[in-house]
Amino acid sequence: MSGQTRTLTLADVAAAAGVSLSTASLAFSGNKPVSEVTRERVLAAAATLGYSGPNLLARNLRQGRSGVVGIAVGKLSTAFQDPAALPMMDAVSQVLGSAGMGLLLMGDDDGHARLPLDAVIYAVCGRDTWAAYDDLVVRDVPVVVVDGPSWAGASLVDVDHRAGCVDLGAHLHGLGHRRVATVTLEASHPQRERDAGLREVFPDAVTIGACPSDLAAAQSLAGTYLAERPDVTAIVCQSDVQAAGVVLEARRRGLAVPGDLSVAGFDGVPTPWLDLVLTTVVQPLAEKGRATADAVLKRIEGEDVADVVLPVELRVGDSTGPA
Amino acid sequence: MSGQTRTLTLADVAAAAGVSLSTASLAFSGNKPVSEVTRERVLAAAATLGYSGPNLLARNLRQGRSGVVGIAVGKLSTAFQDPAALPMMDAVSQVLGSAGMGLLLMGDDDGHARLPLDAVIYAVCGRDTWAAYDDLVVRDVPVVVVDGPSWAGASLVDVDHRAGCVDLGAHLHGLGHRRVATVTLEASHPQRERDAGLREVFPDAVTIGACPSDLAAAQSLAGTYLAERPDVTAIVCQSDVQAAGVVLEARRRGLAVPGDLSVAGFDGVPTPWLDLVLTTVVQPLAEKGRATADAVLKRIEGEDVADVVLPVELRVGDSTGPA
DNA sequence: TTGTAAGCGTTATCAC
DNA sequence: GTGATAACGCTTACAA
Repeated sequence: MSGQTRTLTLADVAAAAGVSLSTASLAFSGNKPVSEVTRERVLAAAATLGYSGPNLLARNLRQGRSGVVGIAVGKLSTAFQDPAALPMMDAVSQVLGSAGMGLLLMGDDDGHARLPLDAVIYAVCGRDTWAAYDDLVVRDVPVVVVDGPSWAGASLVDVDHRAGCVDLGAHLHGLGHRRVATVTLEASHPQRERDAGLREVFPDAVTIGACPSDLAAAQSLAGTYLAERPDVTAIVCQSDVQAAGVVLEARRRGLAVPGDLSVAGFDGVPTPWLDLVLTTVVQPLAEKGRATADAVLKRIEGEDVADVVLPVELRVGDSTGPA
Repeated sequence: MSGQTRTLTLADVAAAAGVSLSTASLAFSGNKPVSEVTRERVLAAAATLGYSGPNLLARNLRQGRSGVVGIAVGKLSTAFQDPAALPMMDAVSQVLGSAGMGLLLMGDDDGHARLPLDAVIYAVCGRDTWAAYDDLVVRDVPVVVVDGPSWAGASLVDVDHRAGCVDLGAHLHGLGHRRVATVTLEASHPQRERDAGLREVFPDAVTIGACPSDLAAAQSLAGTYLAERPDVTAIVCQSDVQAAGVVLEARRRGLAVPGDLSVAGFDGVPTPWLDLVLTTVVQPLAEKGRATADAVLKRIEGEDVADVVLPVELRVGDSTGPA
């Protein structure tokens, strides 16, 4: 054919339809009433020319938003391995999606920060990931932090880790347990809060060690500990996956759960490795995600958002019993 | 103070620094040489005014790109539960990130399509998710499909599912297995290819059923089947997670693996549920991700990209033995 | 090395 | 309900 086809613009469509640029714009956006007949004329013209709708980059500039929300998750393969992360992210994505916005994954590596984000969520990510935070503040990008800690200028969505662990501790104490050990997550806000909660009931709880929410890691940690035949009657873990690992390891060593050893977790996620119901603290994961997305949307609109701390619920299962 | 602070623009900075707009732009982008002294002057002026760098939305419009690549993954919580998905996504994100681009999650729900994406990756997602495809073609958005099937106008990154399963089948045949059954994934390109590969060696393989790559699902499927005390000597699964489920279920029913029953998988991912090394077909997951990202970047540059089919490798573990 | 000027393709404000 | 016009804030030929 003949030469380069210049990109089609709304002006071309307007011309072809014999209407003004602004009318054509309205025909597409519907932001103001347009007579049915002219609107059809515009759409017809667009179809004829092969115009695929208003340029989104131009619209973004004009409206001052990108429609994209970043979510800092540290290393992807780590973050998503945590079964507690998924239902939350799912809810976030869903709520954002129905507002026409998208969720962009920010690794801990690099330059995602050079993208025009309307807001950023900090979730399931370690301390190091916070480096870019100051930059965001400078650029006035709203920030929502999930699972704390509270951060100047950022909105917070959290669950009541501490109360949950207090309840769990009380449950064990009620069953007669007195010598308790704990497996913790790596240093973080949830880790500190959960530990503090447990220690309100068992100040002298023995810390077995810290590890990620990973089955194998928890198993090996528990293995070394149980090998010494300690006299604890219960082990409290800071995640269900850890708890599953401890249960498996205890059984491997001939300990009955909960007969010889009670084991408890945190999160309330499925544990397909086990044939029993774990005693745990159930987080409202989907609600956490929705609350996060709501906070993001409000902050983008410039509204103030109060911090949110969602309640958790103790679920008594089959993994804990009398001391 | 006095009234509304109009947003700071590069023009303000240029004025304050006593240079032209274009010089100020270059001082920030470095796209052309600027004398050290003027560049410092510009940056100083920016710092004084509290200017946080060029508006990214404006830059996007000007350059005709958003810096964002969408990845269609169906339902998040399903997609990321598959351990094979993570290392791949990780690699994609990393490569894109180092090119200054970000990865946006597209759920199967909705309107993420109204975001200005520079390209879209279709991965780990079922058939239904392809609905938006035509729209992308119309808008000339490059598309890269991972794990097939090949699609008109889209680039393809795949692994040689079929050859891998032929090798696996040969391995079992060599061990003397003749009566073989298989657990498949739900209908998809990988599912069909893997099945076809197996049937090149065992045309009469019994299909136990299809299920997601989920431990519990595979366990229950295997349970029903094994209850009938079939005379098969080996079960080939289309994923390692399924294979793990089958192993656990077989043992639960008193069958020794590989003594009474050989079990094989596909993927080459960790199976923390098992204390044996699974015989499986190992995919180069990270490389798959890198190839995908490379294809995306090239397509965005307008280059043509040849389809890629990566080789896989049979790993003989402890889950298969003589018939 | 620096300055001038022309867009990038919309949407929003205002008058008609 | 429709039309003119002014931003939105930047990058990049091209000229000096």
